[in-house]
Amino acid sequence: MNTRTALLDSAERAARQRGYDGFSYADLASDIGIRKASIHHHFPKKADLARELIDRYATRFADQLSEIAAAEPNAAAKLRAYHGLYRDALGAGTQLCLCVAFSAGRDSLTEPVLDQLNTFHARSTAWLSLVFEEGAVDGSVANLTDAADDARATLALMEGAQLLARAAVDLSLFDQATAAFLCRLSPSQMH
Amino acid sequence: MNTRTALLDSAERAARQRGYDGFSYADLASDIGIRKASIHHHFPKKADLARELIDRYATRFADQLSEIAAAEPNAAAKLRAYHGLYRDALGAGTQLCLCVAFSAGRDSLTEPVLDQLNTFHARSTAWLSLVFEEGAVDGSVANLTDAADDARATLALMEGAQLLARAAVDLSLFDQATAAFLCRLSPSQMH
DNA sequence: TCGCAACTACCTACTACTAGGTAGGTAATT
DNA sequence: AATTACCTACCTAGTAGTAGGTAGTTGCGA
Repeated sequence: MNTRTALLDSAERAARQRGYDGFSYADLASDIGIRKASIHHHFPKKADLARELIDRYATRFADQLSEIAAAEPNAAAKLRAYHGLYRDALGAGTQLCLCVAFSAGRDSLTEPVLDQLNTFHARSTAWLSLVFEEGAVDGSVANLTDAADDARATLALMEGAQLLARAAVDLSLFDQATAAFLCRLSPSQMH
Repeated sequence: MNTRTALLDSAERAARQRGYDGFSYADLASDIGIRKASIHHHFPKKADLARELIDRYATRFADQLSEIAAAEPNAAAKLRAYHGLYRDALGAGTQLCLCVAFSAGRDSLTEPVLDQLNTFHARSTAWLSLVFEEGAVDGSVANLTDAADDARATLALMEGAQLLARAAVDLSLFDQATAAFLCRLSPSQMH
């Protein structure tokens, strides 16, 4: 792993724990073991770092959604896996999804970062809409309304549940907040 | 209105827009028109300010919940009013509920502030549980599961919907994210 | 294969500014 | 007289960023 990737990893951890305004180049320098000024070689401005952080996070998340779409047999299984992505992203309640962490401090972000943040949300919503449409056909999801509304509600629920768990550093709050959602999903089929 | 209250108002606006790490005593001094050092007379440390902010916010919110409980005839009406509190708190998508704004930067908060933040969430959840129990009796809310689960899911949905709307500064995202939730509520009775 | 120019990835040193906070002072108020 | 609510002046620490330097690496022509 090279220094540039190590810096991105360190920055992601810091941002997901404390938000964009809650970490500094000094934090990353200390974590990685290089001088603060050296970071500017890789990322001339902090906004450049933020842009690359969210670009790679969105790409990785899109890949994960594609894997779920390919691997899971029905809408319920896809939604359960989607839920799992958000639950795993929490760690033990010690960090948030990068986009949740960035959203609260959005006034500190540059236009390209905000564009990518909103694109992330739009793409998540679009993916979820397709899944809920599939659920309307395969019957594996209960209490469906409009697919786009269900999609946005699900995204909001995941982000909100993360915030509750993060506030108390208690993963079980995420589980409780999303228990009713999981109840809507048909159990996985035995094979 | 005295200076102390003006400072709390200014700090609340700033914190709800940019989070705890995103504003400073200098911002408040500039807004109110006193010197930065003068703020320390009212709030010796920034953490003291945060504590008073969240205390008064929680008190005000609890009062609002009591008013809703007293004024609304059934669970659906109470939930619609609750939804309205979160929607109104957004402004035009320019700010968040204080507890949402504080949650993302929770590592910067002191223990008393965190305790109050988590108490806020617990009290909201308890109030919502009672409302969902009422809904199970009066039949005004559809698709009920466990009252405590429904309560936490609702709180998460409101906080998450706020984040989505805040990220894009677009109130309609809040409305879309909560549309399915509102569909579960019986229409208000005509009198 | 070698020498060398260009480049990379760091370094030290520094700038300008911001942040939270303290100390001592003063005019107005109680 | 004591207290309050501000003030100026200043402190330490932190922040993002720049400039110039250097050792190591790379690529290429001879």
